[in-house]
Amino acid sequence: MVKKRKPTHPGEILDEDYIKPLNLNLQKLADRLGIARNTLFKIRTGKAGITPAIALSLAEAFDTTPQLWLNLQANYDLWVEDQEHTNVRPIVKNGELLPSERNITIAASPP
Amino acid sequence: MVKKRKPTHPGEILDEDYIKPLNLNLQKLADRLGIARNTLFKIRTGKAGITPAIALSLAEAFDTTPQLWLNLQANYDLWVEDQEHTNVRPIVKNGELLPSERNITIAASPP
DNA sequence: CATAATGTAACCTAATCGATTACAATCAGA
DNA sequence: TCTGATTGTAATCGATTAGGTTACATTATG
Repeated sequence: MVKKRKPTHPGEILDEDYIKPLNLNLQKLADRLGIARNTLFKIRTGKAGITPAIALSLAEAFDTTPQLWLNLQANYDLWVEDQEHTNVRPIVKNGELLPSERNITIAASPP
Repeated sequence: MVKKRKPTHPGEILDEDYIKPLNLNLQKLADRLGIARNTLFKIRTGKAGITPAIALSLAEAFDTTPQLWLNLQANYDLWVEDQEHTNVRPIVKNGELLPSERNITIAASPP
């Protein structure tokens, strides 16, 4: 499991921490970023994700790193995906090929 | 600018640090992850990205965090995107609304 | 009220993920 | 060496999504 609690999606953070405190609105921010305000609307409501291009723009506008936005998005996506993820048998543990997996590849040892 | 040098894409790291050292191949790994080997091929050659779903699977298989893979992907995507990114005028600097942006929103001050 | 500004939804196109299928190159065993 | 299987690579397809445009609803402002 990646995280217990559902992370707030980046759009909510964009709204709470930037748009609202700075008295911006979708129109103003969209104009500044050079995108459609509808795109921001979808991001704010979690109906769309933050792409690398938009992360770069947000970072410049708000003096943050683009990684901030992409990490928020990644954590959110991971949580969502994890909800419906079926587990995979490990191949490596502690940097070592698991004993149970040695038969995946064979370097035949002399008798 | 995000990074000077072009980051190696995650597929190369997957190949160099995991597939090769462990004597795996696309078929074996694909079977284990439950995806098509062609999907891994595209990842390895940088023709496709690592999605959250695949990051989760890789993490379980290789005893890493999914963030490792998503971060590699994000940094790579950011670099690519940054190459053709047109800058955006900042709104905030050091947590403060820039003076030049005060006219974005007005709370008229009494005379 | 009336008009503009803002938020929200519907719809469209381009791009992409992942699968399937097909083909090329390489390997193992008879 | 030949033959069949395994592996790597490419082409194509359906489904999904980003982001735009347009249209509609709602709120603000005169």
